Amino acid sequence: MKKILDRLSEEMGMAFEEAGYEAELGRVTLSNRPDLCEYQCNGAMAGAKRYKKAPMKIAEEVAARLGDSRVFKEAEAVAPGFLNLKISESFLLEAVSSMSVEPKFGLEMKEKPRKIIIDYGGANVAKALHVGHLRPAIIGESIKRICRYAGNDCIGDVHLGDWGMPIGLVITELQERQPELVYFDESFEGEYPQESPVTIAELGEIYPYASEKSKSDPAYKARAMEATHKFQNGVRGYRALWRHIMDVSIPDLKHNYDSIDVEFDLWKGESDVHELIPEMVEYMKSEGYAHISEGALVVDVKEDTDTKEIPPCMILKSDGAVLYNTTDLATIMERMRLYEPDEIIYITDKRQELYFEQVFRCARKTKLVNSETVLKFLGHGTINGSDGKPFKTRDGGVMHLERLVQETKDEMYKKIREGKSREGREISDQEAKEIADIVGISALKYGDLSNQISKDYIFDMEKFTSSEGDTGPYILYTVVRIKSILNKYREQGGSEEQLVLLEAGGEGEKALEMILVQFHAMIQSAAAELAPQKVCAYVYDLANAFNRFYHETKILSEEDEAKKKSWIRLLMLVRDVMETCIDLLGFEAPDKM
RNA sequence: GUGCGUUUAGCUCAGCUGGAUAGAGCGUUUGGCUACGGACCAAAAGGUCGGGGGUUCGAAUCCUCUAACGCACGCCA
Repeated sequence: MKKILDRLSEEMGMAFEEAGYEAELGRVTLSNRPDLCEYQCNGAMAGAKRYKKAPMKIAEEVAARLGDSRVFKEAEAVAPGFLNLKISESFLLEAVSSMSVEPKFGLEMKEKPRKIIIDYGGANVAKALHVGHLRPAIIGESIKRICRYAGNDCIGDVHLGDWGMPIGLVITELQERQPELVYFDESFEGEYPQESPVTIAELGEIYPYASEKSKSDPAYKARAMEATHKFQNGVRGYRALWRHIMDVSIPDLKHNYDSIDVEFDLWKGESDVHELIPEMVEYMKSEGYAHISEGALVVDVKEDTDTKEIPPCMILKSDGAVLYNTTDLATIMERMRLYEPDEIIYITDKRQELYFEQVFRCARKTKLVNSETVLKFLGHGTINGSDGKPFKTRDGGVMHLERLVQETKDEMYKKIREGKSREGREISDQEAKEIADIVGISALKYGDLSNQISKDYIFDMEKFTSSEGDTGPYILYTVVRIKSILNKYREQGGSEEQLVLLEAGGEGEKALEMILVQFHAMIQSAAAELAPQKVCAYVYDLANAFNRFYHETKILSEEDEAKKKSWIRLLMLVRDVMETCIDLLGFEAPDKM
């Protein structure tokens, strides 16, 4: 099914053509004066200059040709040349009806899906997930779902930081504490124990400690770097420890991501490409892309059109060690070989923008990617506390993801318990907890995604968990309310057969349908612009329109059976569209709350 | 210093490729509960869109200058 605006524009374009003007002038948009009309077309004003004619005149000529339109109920030319339009109820009914029967509500699929890899994890092995990991996870998950829904072939990759200094630090501290461990005995040739010498809880304590210590103790830092080198170069005991740390850490990361309904298709990491690095470095040298500068191996990436200085992309440090650039480039190489993606999207903190610009240019210059391959950087803002500064715990420490999620769920639980429990819908404590978990996720995710990705935002627990206003819980409340009505309808013996939609009667009903038919345009623009925020805005509008309709319409007590059935069908459609939207945002609705 | 970003109602934010009277939510004020779920709905008040200049029939939106704040600028990621 074509987008509603396209169909309206088509009709309008024909009218323009018949009147002797270009069809392209007939672009119809949503009205920005809902008090006057539903849709509008400004083509008469745009065409005035070209045709050397008064805009009002053109508008009148076009309006005259829409008199018997099946699509528009009314078309009025208004000074200085606006075309004010009202859609016909029968045409709207047609659009809504087809939405209710077609898969994906009739969303048009592209002929050829694009293969898109979305890199949105950024988690480090051996380090606990913290608030900094929340945004890429939430945003990436939503973008993956949106692009997939729009008909693309999307692959989400966590891209673990599992090959760097944090591991070296942990190993060093471990040696400090337990030097007798067999892993540090270089003459040992037997089998290493199956059991990890550290638990996840110990890791959570060791890494911050070691990290802090390395900042003030240069000798300690040097040892950590050496340990990093050793496990990277395959020294047996060190590599075995690396394996243990991975085995302990990854299930914990999975558990954490799982708790916020974020799932990756690939659990790849830097370590997966370390064997490709020598080959890649050799290639860059032999093809003449890379040269030595200040002791380091670099590839120049500045271009003549640059208005600022772009530093070269460093491939190897002056001590010969690899760095993040190296593994990122090798990862691009591997992805091209294994998946041949049309596009790779990186979702990270916006402060890394220049860095990725260098990497992308380097990948392009050295032909690691085809010229058509799109490399896109999507930088997100930071989550700030109510003081406008980066979010911290009350005592100023790093806020762990697990804790933030739990606090949100706890707050939600508190709100559920405080809510007046009405007769007939008391809920058990167990149930309240489960509901709080689901609604808590919606509060967290909606609070994040309703902001523009690139902007910083203030984390406001009170606001996010509120069920009033533009929040996740409000959206869910509306879905639950619809479900509840539909349940009651069934309980009253209402049949789900032969539910036929009728033309909208009241204003509220028409307004609701007008929002429904915007679904397709919304999805396409959200996918094209990678903007989950548009899904939030849409589902919020839809919820508002539904609640308005709900208040002015008694559905179940309606005597006219045909009307009642039509409304039930409409409710089912609203529920389905809303549930699709929240799924695209990465959360779900409970059955009651 | 160079580059990027932000600046819209008391607060937190929308505003699509320039269009009519700049929109929400919270907060404030007011009205609606014999409830298909009131965790709701309806209404009011509240803005020289950071400032100047320009382009245009028409600018929050495009161009330019400028201010404040934030961020980034080769061996961290």
